[in-house]
Amino acid sequence: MNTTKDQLNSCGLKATPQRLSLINLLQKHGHLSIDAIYDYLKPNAPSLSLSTVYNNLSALSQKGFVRQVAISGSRQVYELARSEHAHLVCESCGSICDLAVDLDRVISAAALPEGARIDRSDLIFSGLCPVCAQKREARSECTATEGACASF
Amino acid sequence: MNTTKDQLNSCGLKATPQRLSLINLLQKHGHLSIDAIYDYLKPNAPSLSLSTVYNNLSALSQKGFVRQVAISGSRQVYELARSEHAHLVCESCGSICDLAVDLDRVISAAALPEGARIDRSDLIFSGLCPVCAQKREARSECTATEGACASF
DNA sequence: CTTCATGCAAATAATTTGCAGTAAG
DNA sequence: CTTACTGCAAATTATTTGCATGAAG
Repeated sequence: MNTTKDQLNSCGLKATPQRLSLINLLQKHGHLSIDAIYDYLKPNAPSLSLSTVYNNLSALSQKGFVRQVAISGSRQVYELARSEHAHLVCESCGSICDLAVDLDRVISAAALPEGARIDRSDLIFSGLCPVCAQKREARSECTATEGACASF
Repeated sequence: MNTTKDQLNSCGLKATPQRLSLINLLQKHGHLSIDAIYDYLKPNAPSLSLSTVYNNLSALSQKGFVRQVAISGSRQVYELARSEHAHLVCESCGSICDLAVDLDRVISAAALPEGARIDRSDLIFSGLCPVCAQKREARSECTATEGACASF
């Protein structure tokens, strides 16, 4: 069978506990910033160093295990590489959710120049998630700064 | 008529020389990082401070004059807010070019959840621009690190 | 005049590097 | 055994803040 360990080994990366727990964490939580990753892992691995997190994320990105997602205005986040999908970032609660996407249709909606090669596509929507959008409607006249409603 | 100065004033921003030259620069060069902006402006305004560039970019973004574009793997870049468009980032030469895009088609290609509100969409393709793609083909067996072919 | 913007210096945050010790294959 | 990985400290790089001066409206 194809364990995470085997996958790592097969592309020349050693399966260290730090790496395995990092991958495991990303499997559970979809999108995390460097700091969030560090904060999650630290309690169970007190000796973990932040530079190891940096090292591993960059090693894993190079090998294609992990994808770095840049969101304008926020910190970079990292996710496990999976099938292509879009992201919806909620400006109110900070949640990021994955959206199924028909990549061919996205590509055909853009006027790509003849001869360009596309290796990667990022489609990110920013706005309000359904939960926050509804809350916003409820107290529509109130311009107060809104509290968080989901995870960061 | 509606000069840049008037536009700034009409939303409560003073039209300082620093701001005007920043806007002017972004009009010429489409997408620039903070450092590139600073390096461009500094020679003609030796007293310009980097924190003024930060301040202005953030003031101008808040008022919607400027858009911050996050590109995974690179530094953030800034551009003047214009009609919606996609970006093609060339991994080889670093150039960024604007692509016309049919936003409705992009949105309909994604499975957006019921009730979400979309305030902004970012569609970024990464790969090779036509020029670099062609060069790559020409010397296809050569895996050498490629030189730059356009501006950064 | 009054408020906002600039520029400087200093503080803080983010990321990278060098290296000795350690563990994975 | 050998090579790659970890963790630490230090170095860089990036961004933010506080404040006095100066300019725009």
